[in-house]
Amino acid sequence: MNKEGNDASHWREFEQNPLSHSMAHYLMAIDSLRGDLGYARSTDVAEMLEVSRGAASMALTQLKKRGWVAEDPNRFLLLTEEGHRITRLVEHNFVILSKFFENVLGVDSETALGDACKMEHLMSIETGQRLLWLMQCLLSDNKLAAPVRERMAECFGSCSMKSVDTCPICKGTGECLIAASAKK
Amino acid sequence: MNKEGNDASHWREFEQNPLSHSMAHYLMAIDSLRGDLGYARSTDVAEMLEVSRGAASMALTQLKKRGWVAEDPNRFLLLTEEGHRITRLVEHNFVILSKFFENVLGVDSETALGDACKMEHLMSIETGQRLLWLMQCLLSDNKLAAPVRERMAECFGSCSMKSVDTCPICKGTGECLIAASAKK
DNA sequence: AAGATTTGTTGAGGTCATTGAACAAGGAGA
DNA sequence: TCTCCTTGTTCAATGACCTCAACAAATCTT
Repeated sequence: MNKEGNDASHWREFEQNPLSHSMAHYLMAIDSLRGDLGYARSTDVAEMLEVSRGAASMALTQLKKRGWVAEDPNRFLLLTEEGHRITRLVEHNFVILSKFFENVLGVDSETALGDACKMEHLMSIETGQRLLWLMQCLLSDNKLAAPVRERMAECFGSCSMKSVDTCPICKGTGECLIAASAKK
Repeated sequence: MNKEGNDASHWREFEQNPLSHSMAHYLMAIDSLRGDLGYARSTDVAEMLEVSRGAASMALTQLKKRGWVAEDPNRFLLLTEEGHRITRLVEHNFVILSKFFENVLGVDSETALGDACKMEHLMSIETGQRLLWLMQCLLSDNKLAAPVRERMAECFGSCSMKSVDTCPICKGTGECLIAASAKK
């Protein structure tokens, strides 16, 4: 089936993502600690993320080298301007994704938060922006959202398409994804 | 801001995802090669993914140990039943995500494919299923989709909410995500 | 059959991210 | 001052990836 995802072209971009999942969480931990306690030390970060002090120390060294983390005059951890920009981006992506999953799609809360946490650092700015626009329509205007919600309920496990080849979703895959998903 | 993504609770689930990004692509390469050539050998997989033969050999050994890959009587690579189930799941997630990004959100094609490729192995079955339902409403029924599309265009960079605290999206974050996203 | 190429495995070595243990500095209290 | 605890760093190991190079075995070619 889909060639795009399979041939070599792009799959390695995952490893080269500017920010790894773990680095994203080190950054967010600093942000969160400074908000909650007013300061963040290496040990606090380690404790919050439940990693060893050694791991936190080495990760933070990396983040300082990349210019995303610095120390204030009291040697407390600080996000640089760029560090803060990146952190906010990931945090926003988390909110966007988790609310979309939970409030628009109606996904179970645990699952929604888990999925969002895994994907937050991987979603591009463009996609995040547009997802936000979609959510704004669907969550702020009930005249628009209500029929979508109703219609979604009708789709559960059934597809109205006559043929796989004319379906805008399944065309090219050789099978009806709705039918396949009903079996999972 | 959002505690859910920051405290230790769940962030390590990323590493423990049943399937890594690279393993997902080894599985999909086998599936794709068997579809295209009728068979798949270790070297073909290496070539398709643009990794060394050594890397492919070791990855495939792993996948055989986990029971997702086997060899047919001619020593060609084969997905087991479970391997095939997992592979189809990831392939479907790729189609769902990329079409959603491109056709519903209107994201640039390159970006949509890139984002989908990075997230395909991380989206849960439940979320994928519901996203598919949403797409079905929006792509198959133009009476429903057209006003959403129109309304989305109006949202570009502007939020109609009076206060951040009453916005179903931004509540709890302390800032308007639409406004923040306009600056990115 | 003999030589050349293809295929698959293995080993050494690098990166990233983790652990646990050892250790140096600094601060707090008796 | 002299301990004791906290903090932060570093070191050896592990595990999941990757590369490149060496090699054995199978499969062409001539």
